[in-house]
Amino acid sequence: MSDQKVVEITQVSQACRRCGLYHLCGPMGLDEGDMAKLDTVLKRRHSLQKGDYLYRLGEPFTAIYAVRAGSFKSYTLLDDGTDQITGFQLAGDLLGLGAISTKKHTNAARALETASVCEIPFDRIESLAGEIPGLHYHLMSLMSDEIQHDQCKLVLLAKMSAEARLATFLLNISERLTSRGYSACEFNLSMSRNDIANLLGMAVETISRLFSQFQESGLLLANRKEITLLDLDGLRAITSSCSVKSNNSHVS
Amino acid sequence: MSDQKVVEITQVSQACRRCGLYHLCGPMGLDEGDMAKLDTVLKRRHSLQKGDYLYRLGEPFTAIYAVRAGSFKSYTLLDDGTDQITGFQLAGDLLGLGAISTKKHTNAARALETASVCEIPFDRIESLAGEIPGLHYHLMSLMSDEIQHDQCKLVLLAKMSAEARLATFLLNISERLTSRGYSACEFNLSMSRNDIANLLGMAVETISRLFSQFQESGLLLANRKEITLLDLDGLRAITSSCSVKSNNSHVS
DNA sequence: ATACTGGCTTGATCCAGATCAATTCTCTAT
DNA sequence: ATAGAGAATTGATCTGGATCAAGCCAGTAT
Repeated sequence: MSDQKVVEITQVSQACRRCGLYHLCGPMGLDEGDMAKLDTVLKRRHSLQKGDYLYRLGEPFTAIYAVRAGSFKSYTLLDDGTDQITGFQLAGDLLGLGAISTKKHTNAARALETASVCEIPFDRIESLAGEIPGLHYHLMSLMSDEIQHDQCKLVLLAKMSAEARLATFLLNISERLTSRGYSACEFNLSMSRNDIANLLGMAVETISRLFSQFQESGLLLANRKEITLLDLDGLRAITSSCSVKSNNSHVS
Repeated sequence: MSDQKVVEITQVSQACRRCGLYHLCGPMGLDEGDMAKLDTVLKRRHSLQKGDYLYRLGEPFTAIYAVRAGSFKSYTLLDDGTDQITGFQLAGDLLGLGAISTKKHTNAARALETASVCEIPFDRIESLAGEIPGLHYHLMSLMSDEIQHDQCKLVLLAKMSAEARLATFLLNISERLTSRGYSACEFNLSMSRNDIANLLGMAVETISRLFSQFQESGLLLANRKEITLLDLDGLRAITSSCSVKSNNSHVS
């Protein structure tokens, strides 16, 4: 076995650790052989540029995707012709889980910056599951997570003030980046203020005013897309007036 | 085979048709043998009185439930001590899907009236799935539906006016009752105005005013909990100014 | 350099719906 | 029957955040 080979394995392992499908092959019971099997159905990584569609509204559902790098927005089209953003997906998040039953995508997913995804063809999951026990269970766990996250978003929209919504959103981005090994306090918001406003159910102007207000209060620095969170506890105080007991994660 | 036996089978079939787990055993590939197998893991129907908990926040997750009769509300507790209702479950709906990954219930479910459920112990699903191909797929479909429904609720809360929210809510209840063979236009709202307001993210007073307003416009009759929808198209017109293209179902 | 374009910020005004307050209706318990 | 408690309705007022409007900034094309 050459040194080169060893380096490759390490690299794969690193990449996998930040992958949303890692939970399928990593911590729970999958050995190297299983990972090799999984690798046979994972299509080659798929790269996208800013603005590219991963899938469009109404397209047939064929696969689920895990974001390896970059970020996405998913959104549906409303009767009045406007969009409604249903979530942002960062490295490690999954896309497409809502389309399993309808077999058609009920929303669109679009890259917010240069991005790459792993694609796992859904029709091969059944055969693969025969070989990898627990695969189905992991998939259901991931879907269960998605259900919970959506319910956090419901609380956010139903109960929280504009201030609390934005603070929650920023803390959530921070947490998700942290759990993937990125910096908790300095990051780039790949989405526009417009997109944030849309997700949080408010007007762009309000988002803009809140960023200014948070900056004046010394909670953060916002230079265009570059955000530096200065006072995590201060932000938490704003959200905690009205957040979910215990689990207030994943609202974006 | 006695007449009595025939009647029993017919009754079971009728009951199953309105059951949320029917989709697991009915239309897609399950024959009588499979149904018998499924029956062995379905615990005896569980009956509840108004106000009884099906499960509480934080309890260990052991099973998913299908509502056979009656209705439930599920809700989480917020930091400030108030509840946030995340949904109402009518006959045929499933409960508990959001707790698979955490293994603890992240919300509570409580009967709104006398109700009964089927309980399917989750730890037996794996073994059962070995015998019934497609069971996993059906479960994932049901979870996928749940994800979609939650996203409809997001749109409702993020984009729609108070008027449109209530109209959407009422039409949704109506549709769900219709699909289970109940009347589309006359029904009993088992939940209080307070609960409706909570789900829709608004104040009780607003709900009350809207019921009065809808009644004056001839859209419906509201006598306490008894609701008669008089003008479905009129209600649709109110929602359609701002609803999801195509699929505007399940917002409660 | 200059102009253009789209995203962002800031100010001024307005309104849908929250909040506060008082009354009425229903149901339950005595 | 009567009292008491919670749910629902209705009215009066207030306000958070939307909307309208105008300027600003950064990146791209000419």
